[in-house]
Amino acid sequence: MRDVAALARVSLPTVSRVMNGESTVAPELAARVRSAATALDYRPNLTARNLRKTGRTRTIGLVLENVANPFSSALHRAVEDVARSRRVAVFAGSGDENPERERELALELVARRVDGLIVVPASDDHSYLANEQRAGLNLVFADRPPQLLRADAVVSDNVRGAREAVLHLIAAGHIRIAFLGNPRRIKTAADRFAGYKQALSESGIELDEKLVQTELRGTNVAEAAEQATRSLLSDRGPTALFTAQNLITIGAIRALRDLGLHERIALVGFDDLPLADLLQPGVTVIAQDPAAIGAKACELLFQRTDGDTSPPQTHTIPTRLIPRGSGEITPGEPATLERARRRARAST
Amino acid sequence: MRDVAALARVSLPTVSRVMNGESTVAPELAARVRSAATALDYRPNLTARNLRKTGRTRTIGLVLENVANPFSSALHRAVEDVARSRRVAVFAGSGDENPERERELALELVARRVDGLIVVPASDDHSYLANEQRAGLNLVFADRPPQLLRADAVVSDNVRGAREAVLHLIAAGHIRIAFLGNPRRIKTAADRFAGYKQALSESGIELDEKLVQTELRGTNVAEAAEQATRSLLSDRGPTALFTAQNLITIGAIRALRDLGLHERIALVGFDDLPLADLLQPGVTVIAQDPAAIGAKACELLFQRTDGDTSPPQTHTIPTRLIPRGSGEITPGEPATLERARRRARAST
DNA sequence: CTGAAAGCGCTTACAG
DNA sequence: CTGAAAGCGCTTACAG
Repeated sequence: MRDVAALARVSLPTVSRVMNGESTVAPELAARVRSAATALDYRPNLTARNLRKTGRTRTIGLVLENVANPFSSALHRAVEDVARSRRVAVFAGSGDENPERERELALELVARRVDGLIVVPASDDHSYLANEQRAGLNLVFADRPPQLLRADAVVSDNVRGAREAVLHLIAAGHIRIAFLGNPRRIKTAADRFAGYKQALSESGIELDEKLVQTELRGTNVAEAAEQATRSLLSDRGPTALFTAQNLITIGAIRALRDLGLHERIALVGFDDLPLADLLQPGVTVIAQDPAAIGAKACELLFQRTDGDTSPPQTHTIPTRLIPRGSGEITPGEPATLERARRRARAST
Repeated sequence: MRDVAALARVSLPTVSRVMNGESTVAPELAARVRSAATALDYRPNLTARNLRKTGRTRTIGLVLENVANPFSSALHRAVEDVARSRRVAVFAGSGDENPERERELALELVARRVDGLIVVPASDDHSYLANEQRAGLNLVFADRPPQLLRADAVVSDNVRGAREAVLHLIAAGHIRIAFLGNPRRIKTAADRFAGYKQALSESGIELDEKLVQTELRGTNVAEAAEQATRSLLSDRGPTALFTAQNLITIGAIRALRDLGLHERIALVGFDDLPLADLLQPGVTVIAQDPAAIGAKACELLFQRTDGDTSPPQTHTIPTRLIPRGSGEITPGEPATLERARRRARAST
């Protein structure tokens, strides 16, 4: 910039004004500055600019579960689009469902002075952000609400979505409906289980704890789900499955396939899968709307950076039932089912 | 930081030294600084630090096709992991196969003074980065090589992968093998077509231009591929398809499904698909390794930021054939196929 | 409308 | 080992 000023024979502030498109510069000078900038191939250093200007960096941080997973990346894309419309760049990182890593990532982004932070939480204690929040950090939680901290949040309607899934299975004639989900200490998992219970009780069906598996976790949730599905099918006789998370759905499908039960046992999964419509049968799901969650979260964030100081709010994004075949299977004839189960038992 | 210095009754440089873990500070002073920092809940401003320190920002930029697509996001994740090990943060953005947008994104990241840039190019003219490169910008291209510019690149072995796909189909007995791909002006598309031709000629099969469709493009490539597949099948009688890109593979599968030909017409796709193993038949693919591409690209980038000034190099990452069923279908009995084709023609 | 001076929050020689 | 001074590349009052 100094070189540009020298070449255009003007002062630094004048160059600055031209670069920022301020109209209070004589056209002649502005032209001189512009041609000098072009000649020198000058590009302003946004980093330096932001140091002085309003203290804003025009960057936001995004802590995802994993940039490579479809739900996260759809959310990421929506955030990118909203941010780009404001010329704000986004740092994204993967917390890997690891509370410690979530914390490191979030604090690293804070140290880089992002104007705001969107976090898809892994941890169940966000009080480590209380100081930053007090110091003015704008903070929005997505997919799951914050815990031990008050802040804006955008979440799916987990209870209602799960309820709808189970009611859909009940409407197809199922009574013995298994639940496969993540540990209940995770808020979304707990909500989905609540929806399951609600649908059963509304329909006068008693909850059978033997049909419930809520402790699926670990580095390979899909595999845990596959095992759990095999074991449920071999001795507890559900005619339908409600799988409360996408990797769990995948594990369950694998198990059903291996057992040859995929056209006999009904399945509704929470969260959509890529290519779900091309499987046989197509996988009926309760689709979340990660793009809507991301867009809304980012809009809320910008409202805050724009100065909105109203109390924190939680937005709920509706889910949508997409029937594709697997959820419309009716309870099979007992004889055939019985045969299939014997096979299942043999191969466990 | 000033407050910390005041509270600890030391000078600014001393605080700076402690924050940077320099060992040349008396333990007593260091302790005082640390407790002052804790008391004031001080977090260093990385932005300011980077302005002075070596001119580095400890950030890199990543221009992807679309953060939400599986290939891009797997590559992104690998880059993140390599960058994180160096405490470098990454800005990622989506170029959407749009040359203008690629350019805007890349230049925006340059203005933010990233230490390096990894770009998955959409455009076929990267000369707009020549000035930056001359000014010291570290630049690595991934998935596709740069054009009109010399720089490091990491790409899949497209020719060899395509050749392997087609040889695999030939080995299963196919002679009439259709090619469906993106426009040849895209380097990777051209390479895959070259591999197709090479396999045919090696096997003494003459290229039939009527079986070749290389102009699949637009906002909905999958749909274009679906149409193209229908039309190829209805009147040009291939017994196998080689689909040279993932969305094209998806379109082709949809068409085969609709026509009831999915178990009769063989298919090998370039690039893997999520859940490809759960489809019926499983989809045989030439898998790329986006994680390896991303990791290698990021390592090359850091070699450059570390001062390596050797001539630009191009790294080639091998592909891998994954047989899952669709590519192992042998040419069906003519009679049945003939019937199926009549159906196809009727429904087009 | 334009420029000389001060400052954003740090780090980097340079004395001591 | 520690601190006073200068500076990174900009922007922001403040004069004129």
